[in-house]
Amino acid sequence: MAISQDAALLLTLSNLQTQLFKKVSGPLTAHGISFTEFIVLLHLNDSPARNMRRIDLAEKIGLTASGVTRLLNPMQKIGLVEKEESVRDARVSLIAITEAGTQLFNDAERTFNESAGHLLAPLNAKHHRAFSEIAGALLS
Amino acid sequence: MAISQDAALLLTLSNLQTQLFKKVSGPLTAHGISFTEFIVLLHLNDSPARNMRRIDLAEKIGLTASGVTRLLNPMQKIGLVEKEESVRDARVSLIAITEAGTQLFNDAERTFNESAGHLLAPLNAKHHRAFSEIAGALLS
DNA sequence: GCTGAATAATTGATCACTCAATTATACCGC
DNA sequence: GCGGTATAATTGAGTGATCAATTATTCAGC
Repeated sequence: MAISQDAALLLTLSNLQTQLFKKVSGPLTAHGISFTEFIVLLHLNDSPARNMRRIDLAEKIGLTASGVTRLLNPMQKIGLVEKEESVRDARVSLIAITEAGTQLFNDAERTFNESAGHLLAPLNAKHHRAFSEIAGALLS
Repeated sequence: MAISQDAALLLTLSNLQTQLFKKVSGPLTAHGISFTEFIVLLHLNDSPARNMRRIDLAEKIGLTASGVTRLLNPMQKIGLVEKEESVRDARVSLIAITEAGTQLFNDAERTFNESAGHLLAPLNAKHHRAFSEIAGALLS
């Protein structure tokens, strides 16, 4: 018996993500944030209200609610995000991106786009289409 | 400014890996091992000598040497792997898969192949080819 | 064959995250 | 409007990894 073709694909995927993740995290630390923190800012920045419920953030970035609490604490301390109360639901504490957070995100985004472009230079348009088709099929 | 197409691909990849990793880890815990431990057994089992240097293992699975030491400790205790000394180089401590480790791996491999097959059922042969082309281009 | 640089492994301290339990609030059926 | 259940967030304890420092050994140049 041996590893199946499907299994091999999963292993390759895991490898791929590990390698690329490391290469993309490095440049971000120049801005003082981790990849995960970058993703948080990205989602908050994309949100129409520029704020989100912690639990929705958790869902989006693939962490637990607990993980989100712990991730946001230092980000609040350095002023990238701030707590807001929900008028509708007192259980909820919204988290909003600040002006400082927005500026840092814009800088970091530039860096991220650059390193992504560099890392993915070997791929052509066909690869891009194929990948998004694969991701679409699997993430549904 | 916004996220580039390349950047978006990286974010999708990260998402994909997070989701799939979780789904594939669950079934493995029935065998009492984590995904990472499974990978260790896989590499040891594939090795011609059925043993490896810790540092090579680290390289293969994308951990630091330190991480490997800490990962292998419990695996040694429950007898899945065992330490061997290198005749040639007294600095290295080889790690070998045991009979018990081999048996557990064979069982776990079956489980892993099954869940991989299930998870990747939406993909066709063309997707498989495209993915391995992409991975090949990026991991070189 | 000695000295200094490189390599292999481990250890202490720390970080990022999880899970289980807890607290607070909201919602639903009666 | 009350009681029970579901949901949002936080906290304590534990896990899996990192980094920097340390120890032991090997190798390369002289």
